[in-house]
Amino acid sequence: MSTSTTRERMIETADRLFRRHGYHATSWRTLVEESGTPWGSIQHHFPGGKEELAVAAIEVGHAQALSYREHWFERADSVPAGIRLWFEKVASALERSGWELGCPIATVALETVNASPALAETCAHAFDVSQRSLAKDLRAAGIAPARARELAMLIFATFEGALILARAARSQKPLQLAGKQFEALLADELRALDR
Amino acid sequence: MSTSTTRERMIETADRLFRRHGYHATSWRTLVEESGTPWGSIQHHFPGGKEELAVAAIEVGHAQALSYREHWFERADSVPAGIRLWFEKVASALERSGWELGCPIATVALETVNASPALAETCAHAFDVSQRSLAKDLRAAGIAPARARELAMLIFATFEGALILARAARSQKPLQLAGKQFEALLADELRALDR
Amino acid sequence: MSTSTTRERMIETADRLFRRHGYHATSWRTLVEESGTPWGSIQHHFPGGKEELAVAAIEVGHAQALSYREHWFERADSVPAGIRLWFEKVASALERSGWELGCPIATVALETVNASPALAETCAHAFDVSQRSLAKDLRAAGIAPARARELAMLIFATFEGALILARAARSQKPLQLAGKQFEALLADELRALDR
Amino acid sequence: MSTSTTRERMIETADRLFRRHGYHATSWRTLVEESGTPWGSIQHHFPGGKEELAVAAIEVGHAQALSYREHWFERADSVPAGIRLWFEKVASALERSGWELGCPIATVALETVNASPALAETCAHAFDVSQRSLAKDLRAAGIAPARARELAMLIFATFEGALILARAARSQKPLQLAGKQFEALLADELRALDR
DNA sequence: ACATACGGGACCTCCCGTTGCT
DNA sequence: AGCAACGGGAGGTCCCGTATGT
Repeated sequence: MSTSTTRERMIETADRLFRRHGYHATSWRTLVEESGTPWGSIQHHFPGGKEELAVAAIEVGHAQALSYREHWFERADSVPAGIRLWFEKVASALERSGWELGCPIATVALETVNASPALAETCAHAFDVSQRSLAKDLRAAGIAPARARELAMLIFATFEGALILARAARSQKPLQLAGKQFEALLADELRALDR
Repeated sequence: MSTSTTRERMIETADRLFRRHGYHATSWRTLVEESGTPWGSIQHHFPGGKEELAVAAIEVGHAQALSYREHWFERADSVPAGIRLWFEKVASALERSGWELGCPIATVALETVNASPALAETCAHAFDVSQRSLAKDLRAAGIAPARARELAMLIFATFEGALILARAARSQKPLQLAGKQFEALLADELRALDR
Repeated sequence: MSTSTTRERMIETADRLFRRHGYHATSWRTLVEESGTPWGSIQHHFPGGKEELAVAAIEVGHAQALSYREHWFERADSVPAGIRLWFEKVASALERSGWELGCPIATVALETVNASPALAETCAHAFDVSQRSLAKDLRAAGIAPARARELAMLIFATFEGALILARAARSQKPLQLAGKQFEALLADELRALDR
Repeated sequence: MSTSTTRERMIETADRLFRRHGYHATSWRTLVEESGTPWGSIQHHFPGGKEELAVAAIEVGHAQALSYREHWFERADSVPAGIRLWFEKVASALERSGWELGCPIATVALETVNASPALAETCAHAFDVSQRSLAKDLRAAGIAPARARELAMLIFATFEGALILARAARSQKPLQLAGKQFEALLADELRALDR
């Protein structure tokens, strides 16, 4: 148990640090200091080095982000309302974190896409799973499969971009605005289907 | 002239390297090797260090990206068509660069937003200027000012997000799809205005 | 043992180099080359950087200098003779070292007293301990405590100054002369006490 | 005129910076910033580089220190009183400078005696001139020439050492004490001559 | 007499990965 | 599982001297 706790604490801390400062600005030294885990466990748990840590951190962070979205979708009356709720909750959580905890994937993806095939693949897969998951919920609301995948990609892209703009501007507005726009757009599409 | 060339070559090379590998993975060593500029000129042209270089690189890269968009808008028959053309040209240029030359701002912004106030401010300003420029073109097409600013933010956010997804997936699709969607959405809005 | 040897070798070499060239002219590069210790151990043994190394080097060098003086005091027939013997042995050792190995404290003290509080404090403490130690021996010879502290300060100051003059002039004379003068002065004071 | 002013300002600033931080910690950059002199004049006035600047700075600083001592000797009723006045004035001036402006020679001498023959020679000469000047005043008070040279060396050595201890301890005491001791010692010698 | 730029090298710090020893 | 130490290399910064134009 104590071994898995060390590993988990390392991964969770890594996820947080990667979101805040990115991959290259996060050193093992910072990680062990922040997490309070022992130096000696690094190689034991991550023989593949920092790259292996990042792969694990992205998978964990991605899984959390995914269930975070599903959580708010479940609490909304409809899928359009779920979209807006999701964007708004992310916006307020971002501000609460001091505009520090952005997407667990995007920063690392941009930093390593041309340098680490393993990380690039992990990020690409995480992005894909996110879109598939969103598409599934859209289909459940009645959107045709092909259209659902398109919309999922569009919404997810906007989500990522709005997250960047929000952090840069230190403002919830990009995320809030995007949430509202897609709520409206989706409601329109669903109304058109009903007729 | 040769004096200004050194500084300019450093900035242009920095812009390229920052897009490819980000801020922290770009070293002065790499920069002087790639640009063929002398080590000794670093402190002379950028006494503020790497941070000052990055500020300059982002401003230059941003200006280029901005005029790039305007270039394709001018060559399109309408603003909706301009949006699509812009997204498509960026998509094909991205693939041509081996999926390496992404946004000149986004990567550095994500890496430094919580570490360098100067860079964060530079990125925030660049994002803001980009949106204002886009909003201006939307207003020229007949969109109401307030709505133009909303749309500009939405489109620009989607642009940034689609750029990330495209690089991660090594696919033009996110950008192409976003271009088409916003072309349609904008055409709809303009049609509604005519009535 | 081999672990402690690396640290110790670094400190001893640093002491030697600081005496010879001072703090700022002694680089880590020179130190690892001279001591044959690994680069990588620098941060491990001295996470506080060069400043921490210097603190350790001064403490070690100071302790050696202190026991060196006590050594010659023990071998002399009287405290006045001890003073002279000490000054003379230091003078000849200095010449033997090619006028290179001066005081382990003075040079670093002068270089860093206005820049590094930690080093300044270390040097001040070392000077103070030296004077207390000398005062103790003077009291043991019969000098009154208050006078012993005065004389210790005076003798130690002259010792430091003579060391500088000796190195600058490449001559033992300042140290030899000072030794003789204080032998006489001290003998006079002790004679006065006997009456 | 303006050319000689630039040179002089550089030398005076260098003297101050060398006293404060030593030779190696004083860079050209710091010097031009502190002195407000033009970068371009460096090579014109000091083609021999930093070493030439230091030689000039030591000569100037030394000359000032020498006339400073003579100044206070002239204002004292006797040579013994002059000694004490000199030490006391130096002590108070040192404290007033924030314990920063020590001897214009000692720090540079210790740093460069084994590295720069030109500077070592300059320092040695300055020390020698100081002692000769002091010896001359002692002879004028009636001390025999040979004894005057001995005393001058002793007093000057103590002066230098006390200056170091005073800066390290941030206390006027070492200088004040040394002044009083030599006042008494000298008065004794002069009394013995009268008999 | 001064300014701007070049030019290479060295500075200290810190990094990440590995190796034996508990 | 964990620890202390090794090991080399690269990080960004800054230095000093020189060269070319005013």
